Amino acid sequence: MTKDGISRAVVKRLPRYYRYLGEILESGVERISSNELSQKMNVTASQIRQDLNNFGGFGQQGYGYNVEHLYLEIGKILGVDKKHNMIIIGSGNLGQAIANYTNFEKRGFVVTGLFDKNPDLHGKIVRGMEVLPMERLEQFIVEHNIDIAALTIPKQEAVKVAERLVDCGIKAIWNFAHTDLNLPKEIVVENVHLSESLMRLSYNLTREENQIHDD
Amino acid sequence: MTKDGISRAVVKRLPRYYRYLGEILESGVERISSNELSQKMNVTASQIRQDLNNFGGFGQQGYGYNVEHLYLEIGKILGVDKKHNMIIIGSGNLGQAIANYTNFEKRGFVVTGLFDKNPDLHGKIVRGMEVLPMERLEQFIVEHNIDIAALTIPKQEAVKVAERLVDCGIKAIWNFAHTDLNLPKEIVVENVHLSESLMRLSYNLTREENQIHDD
DNA sequence: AAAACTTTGTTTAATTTTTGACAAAGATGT
DNA sequence: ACATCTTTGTCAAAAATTAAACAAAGTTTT
Repeated sequence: MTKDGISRAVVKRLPRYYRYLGEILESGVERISSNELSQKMNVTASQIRQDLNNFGGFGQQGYGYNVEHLYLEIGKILGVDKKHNMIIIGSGNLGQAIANYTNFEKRGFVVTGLFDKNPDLHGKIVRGMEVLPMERLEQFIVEHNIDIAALTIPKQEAVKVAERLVDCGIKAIWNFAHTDLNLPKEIVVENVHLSESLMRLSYNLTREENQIHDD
Repeated sequence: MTKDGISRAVVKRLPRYYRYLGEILESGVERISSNELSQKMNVTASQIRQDLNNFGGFGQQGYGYNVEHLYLEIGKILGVDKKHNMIIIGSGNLGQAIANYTNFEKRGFVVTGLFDKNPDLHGKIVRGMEVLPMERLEQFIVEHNIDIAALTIPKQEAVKVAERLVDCGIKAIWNFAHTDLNLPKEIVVENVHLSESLMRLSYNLTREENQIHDD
């Protein structure tokens, strides 16, 4: 359960609904039933209806869901209708990849600053922004009203930097470091542990390789 | 359930056990009880014992688990004791970030080739490897015995490239494109959907912002 | 305007996952 | 060597998640 009483499993699925609805909307489809959507998405229609009903009745009997309306509503639920300022700490390849990914900005995530501890990178321009030294961190966060920090630095540094971030009032951390951050519970932490993802792939690959296919 | 009868929830947790055990091993600790580990990892001891027992009894009553032994065993289960050749398709910042991440190699994932459709990148050296044109893809996979392809390209291209990969016998795809790949079920697909991750962060941030804290 | 059809929202049932409990096994201390 | 303590592996209970079923509401067709 999240703190608002919605199960984590549901929240995990919401962005995927949003993605599919966005594509369906773009393709010009006006309405869709839970059954049609379920076939496209490879989930049960029951699950879709139940997931959506956690947030209100967006559909209509005999009609289904209006694609645009549902898309916008899920957007509101996800909070992508509001603007959030984000900084990136660690301006290596991964940090730059995130900075350059324009789609995030469409969803209201505006990369406002880039930081790195390596002096060689200071002053380098990435997507029109200068990479700043770590000393400027605290001031920048306060002055530019930063909500989110993406941490694309090694784990040892990530733990220390996270504490600095919390101290100057960051609200959320998007953590790419290969470690867990133990922070006060009011800080939102979303982890992207690439090495764990790759190991899950490896697990499935290993099972696949050792298996006698009966299909 | 995965196809070997182990629940997905368990498989999802295994890499995290592996990470903690690796750190504990490095710190010089020889043995650990499920209870100690549960406190470090913030999970229940019961869950740890039950998860591990899916794969065999690695512990001993009254003693606990030998850290090194358990670490190695989980490594075997995850398949990180074997070598897998990997290529990266899409040599932008994200692709280069993955290519440069040396820790993957420690786990047996060897980046063997880099590809990009952009001619400006061809011949560029990334971690000692030349970025190759997409025309060389099929031949390279066969000649270098490639198991895994990381797809760090836009979604439209990812769908097409994935089909080419399947046709020349790739076993697993690490998919960073913001789309689902519908491939034969014997192909292992592990998705890293960064935009979905960011939206989950946004969801929690939005809830946090609107909440009256009672703590 | 009525009949037939569609589809939601919701309830109930089934399944899966997680937690708690404890006997059996072995370690530790005297 | 014996008693006590620790801790696993496993079984049973509780909780959470998913799927199925269906009445009610609304749409479409005739």
